[in-house]
Amino acid sequence: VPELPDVEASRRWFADHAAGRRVERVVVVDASVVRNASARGLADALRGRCFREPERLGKWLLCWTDGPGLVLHFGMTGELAAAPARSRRHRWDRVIVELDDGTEIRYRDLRKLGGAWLVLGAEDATAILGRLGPDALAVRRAEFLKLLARRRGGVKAALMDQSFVAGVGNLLADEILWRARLHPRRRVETLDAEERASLFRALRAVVRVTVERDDAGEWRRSWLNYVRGVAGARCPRCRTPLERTIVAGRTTWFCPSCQPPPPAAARERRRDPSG
DNA sequence: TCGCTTGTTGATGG
DNA sequence: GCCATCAACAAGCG
Repeated sequence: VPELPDVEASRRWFADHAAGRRVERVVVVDASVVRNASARGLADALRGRCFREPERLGKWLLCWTDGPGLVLHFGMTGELAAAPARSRRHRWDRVIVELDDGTEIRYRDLRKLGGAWLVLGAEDATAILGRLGPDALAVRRAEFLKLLARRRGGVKAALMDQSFVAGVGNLLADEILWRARLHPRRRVETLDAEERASLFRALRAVVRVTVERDDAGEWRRSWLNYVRGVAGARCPRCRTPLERTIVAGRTTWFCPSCQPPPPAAARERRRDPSG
């Protein structure tokens, strides 16, 4: 469940649910998801603390308290869940935070590609989050275009690069490129001014709409991802059958009609620089 | 058994 | 140094 919109939904949910509440106890069900502290260390550090307003940067959720902070990344399968205190555990509950209102916040993650970190402050968190580009929800047009001007290489790889713009993952990238009518194998340096502007508009529109939707996880019927992966899926715009390929190492869906491929010369150059 | 999966990192090679 | 590709991490599903 973990691209920017899902993490933003988690942030809002955490803000409603946990901000202002005191931590009664912490149960680390699977210590391997706590990346920079022992189970005991995490539990001891958080017990008795009060959560403040959480913060989101890209796909990271920072749960601050009046003491240290709990940093969460959801990998590919992580999510937050609420449950009555000490109720039956879910198979994939990894860390459980019991609050003073008789509820529990649970960090649930099947594949454990994400994790939990204990941080003492913002500087501490910076080291764990690594270099992040501007948040995809907040980035301004001028800044995006400036960063794009410096960028080389595949446009899809750029969108998914967290140090370029933070928060976009594989599905959002496909949606953005489809909306901007750019083939996923286009290279940034070949995009003209209009295409760059279109890319930014698509990024902003897709991220804003997905963040504001009530039904997190649902894609609009008129969007690419609504039919992504469905057998015989057709482009919602032009009804051309969608194509599936691998770009930047990830499964990629696109419309071969709306998103015309780059010129053969560009592909050849990429494949065989010497020729 | 193989291939595939909304993420990230590090090694490798051109 | 830059960029693309791939394995690894882990666990499930068809």
